[in-house]
This record gives sequence, C-alpha cells and structure tokens, in this order.
Amino acid sequence: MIIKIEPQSDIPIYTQLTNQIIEGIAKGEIQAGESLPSVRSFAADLGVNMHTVNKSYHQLEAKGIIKIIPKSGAVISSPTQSIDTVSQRMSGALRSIIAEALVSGLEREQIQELVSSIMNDLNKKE
Amino acid sequence: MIIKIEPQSDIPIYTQLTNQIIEGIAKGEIQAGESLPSVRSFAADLGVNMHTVNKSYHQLEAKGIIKIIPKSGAVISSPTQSIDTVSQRMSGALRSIIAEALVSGLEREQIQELVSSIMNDLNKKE
DNA sequence: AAAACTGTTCTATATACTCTATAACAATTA
DNA sequence: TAATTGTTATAGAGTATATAGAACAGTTTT
Repeated sequence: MIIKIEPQSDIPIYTQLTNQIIEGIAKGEIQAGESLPSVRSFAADLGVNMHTVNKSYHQLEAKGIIKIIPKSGAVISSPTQSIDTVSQRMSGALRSIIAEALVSGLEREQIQELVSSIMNDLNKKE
Repeated sequence: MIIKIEPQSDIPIYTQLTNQIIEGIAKGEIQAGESLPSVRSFAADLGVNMHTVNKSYHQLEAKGIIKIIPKSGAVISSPTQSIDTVSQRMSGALRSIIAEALVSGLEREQIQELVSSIMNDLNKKE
C-alpha cells in the first residue's frame, strides 16, 4: 500500500492517512484480520510524528474500521455496524458534496456516473 | 431559507453556512440572479460575527457559486465552470466517503440508492 | 445632497487544533 | 532478558476559528 502525505494540504495529515488506509482496505490491499504497522514504524516510514499516526488509528477505530488492541497492534475489522448506522453517517457527508455538484451544473446522471467510476476504481485489487 | 448553525460542531461555522446556502440553491429556494443578504444583516440574524459570514461568501465565490460585487452585494451565479472541472473537484471529495462506505459494508447498489435518495430530497422546492 | 448601507481592510484578542518533540509506563512479543 | 507495543503526559510552535471594534470608499436609498 502506497501512502502519500502532502504536508501543505489543508487536510490534516492524520486524516490524509486515515483516508488512504481506508482506500487500501477498499482495494483489498489489506484485508480484515491483518494488522497495520506499529505507530512508531509507520511514523518513521512516513516521516511524521508518532502521535500523528496514533491519531489516525483512533480515527479509524471511531469509524469502526480497525480494532486497536492495547500493547499489541491495530487489526483490520470486518464490517460490524448496521447498514442504517453507516448509511446515516455517510448521508450527512454526501449531502453537501452532492448539493454542490448539482448547483455547479452536474446532472443527476453525471453524478451517478461519477460515483460508479469511483467505485470501479476502488475495486481494482492492485 | 432556514439556516441552522451549530456552534459546538466540529465543522466551522462559515462552512456550515456555506453548505446550507448551497443546499438552498440546490432546492431552488434561492435562484441565480438573486442576492444573498448583506454580511452584516445575515450575521445579525444568525447571531454570529460579520467576518464569519464574509468568509462563507468568499468560500462560495471560490467554488464559483456566487459573485461578490464590491460595495454592492453577493449574487447567485449560473453554473459557469466546465463539467470536467467540477467533476474533478467533486471526485476527490467523493472518493474518501465512498471508500469508507464500501469498507463499512455497504454494497454498490446501496450507495447508488443513497445518492439517489439524497438527490431526490434536494430537488424538493420548498 | 445627505444618510444609510455595502464589502473591504486593519488591528486585536481568546480559544482551539495541528504537529512535533521527549519522556515514561505497563503489557506484549521475540 | 531485551525489544517493541499502545498509552499517557507535558511542552512548544504554528495555524485556524471566531469575535470585536474601527475606519474607508463606493453604492444605494431617502
């Protein structure tokens, strides 16, 4: 899994890391049951602070995507939350983006196609 | 158009305002050519600072959604950006959310339905 | 023409967030 | 036993958010 951090981005480093780990899982590059690197080694690889990686792991745990086992490691979880819970959380995030897309002149079909192409891209198990 | 600001949210007030104005435009509650309230009167209505509203307006202008005419007002624009430009910008924002939805166990069809239901809801001209 | 209002700009303050840097602890692992 | 693990604590620098007040020049209204 290739992680690219852009320090100058307005997106916090720990969120960039969280997003890219999620993408890695979606692509199947990491699977449920497997472990993420330790916060120290991962931080060294990325050239960032240990606490930054730690914050990302806790962000992933809050989303129910990994399980942090104290003194041991961070393990990818199988989906556990109910569909309704996930849908509700996703809906709030999607709403603003879709509204902006509509206002910016995108047609409904174009938005659906955009979503499809993204899902296709995320299904590539590299 | 009803604006609800949650001061305790982790989303900045000016972004909350930006998103809800965009939703208002998407719903047709405000149309292209019409003006937004002045930063001072809007701030007074919402109970926030003038500069917070001003920042929201500039955020909307950066997205190409309004045009700020100095000493005059903020006018809703008609979509002007190319489809490719908008698609590219939306794609980046959508990617993280869709990846999380997939990892959280949502099926492709369920995500498409979620997008559809959001677009239906945004089309209600209240 | 005068008054009110417009977005803009400037300074200032308080709070919170981000990121880095050390250090130490207790439990797991090699 | 030694190394590694996540955790916790403190500290500092830099940035972001939000508020507040003031002043300016152009626009709009009266």
